[in-house]
Amino acid sequence: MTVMQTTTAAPTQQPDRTPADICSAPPRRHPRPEGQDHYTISEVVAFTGLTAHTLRWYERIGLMSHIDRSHTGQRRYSNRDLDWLDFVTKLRLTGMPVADMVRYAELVREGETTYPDRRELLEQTRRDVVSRIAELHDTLSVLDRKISFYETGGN
Amino acid sequence: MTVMQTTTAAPTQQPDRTPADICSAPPRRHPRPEGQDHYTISEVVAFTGLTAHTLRWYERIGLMSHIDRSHTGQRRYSNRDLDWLDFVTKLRLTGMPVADMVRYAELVREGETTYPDRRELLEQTRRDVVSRIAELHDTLSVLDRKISFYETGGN
DNA sequence: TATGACCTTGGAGTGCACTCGAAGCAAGCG
DNA sequence: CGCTTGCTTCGAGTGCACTCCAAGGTCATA
Repeated sequence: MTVMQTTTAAPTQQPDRTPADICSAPPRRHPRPEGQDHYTISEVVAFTGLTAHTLRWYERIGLMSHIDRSHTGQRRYSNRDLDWLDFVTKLRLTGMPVADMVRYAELVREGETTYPDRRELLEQTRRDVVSRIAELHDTLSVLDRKISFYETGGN
Repeated sequence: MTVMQTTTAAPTQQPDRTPADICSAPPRRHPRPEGQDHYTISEVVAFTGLTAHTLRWYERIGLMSHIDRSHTGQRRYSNRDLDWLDFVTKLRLTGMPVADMVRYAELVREGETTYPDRRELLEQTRRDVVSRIAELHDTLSVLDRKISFYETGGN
């Protein structure tokens, strides 16, 4: 894939505008440093594994806030957008419905006053994940019982 | 190594008619003993939590083999059917597509010669479950990081 | 300047796993 | 006998999360 260079490097990027957007960012190394983070949609496809269709759809439904555009209207994703996508991907792995993720995104956009709501939402999600893990362990033991049956009886 | 029934055994439990149908049955206590296990669909709904529609649909797509009928054509589910539904529910929890479950059901119907295929299918499923659990643990740590951020910064 | 890969949009389509509806038959009860 | 409840069938509808399409504009390289 030809990684297009985004030569439109904004010279004056003010440092760290909204810490509320990505709270407690994970230890991720970004492909490019702040100031040069103007990724095309195909670059983001390469980084995240999501399709371009899905990325545009996320934006349309409000799961991502408005993405910067080049002077010709093409999307230019930032490092923060990448962080957000990482987080969203994690949430998706938990089985959280997209509508709930949108709800969370809205809370983020509303600012710091929604910290308690966000925490509650994440804690509920956490509980769901924990019980999901328990379910899977349970399933695992059923599978193991059957597999050991087939191992001894089936060969 | 056949798994023995664990404790509180039913008084007159028949010695395992068709081992091919439910291999290595889980330690489940049935609502009624063998011989009286002719459950109506609404009873099965109560036991399993599935809807009557779903139960009929399972039968239609081949996820369940033919269910016994009363003289008037109504379904009468057996204890073995209940066991199978339990197992299917477990498989569903793993996220296995229904088509794959149908494939497994077909293998069961084909008899003992498919033991190796069944084992392979279950082992693949097991691998999927294990990696899913790992993913969820990963997600859990991300959630915990964010939650602790909101705990300290958000109140 | 021309090529071809890449980008834009809104809306329509897909696949999965149910979920429901309509029309009709059968059993039990006052 | 009428009523209610529960069962039957097939086929159509739902909700989710994408996924794709058509028509057209943009961009770097030859």
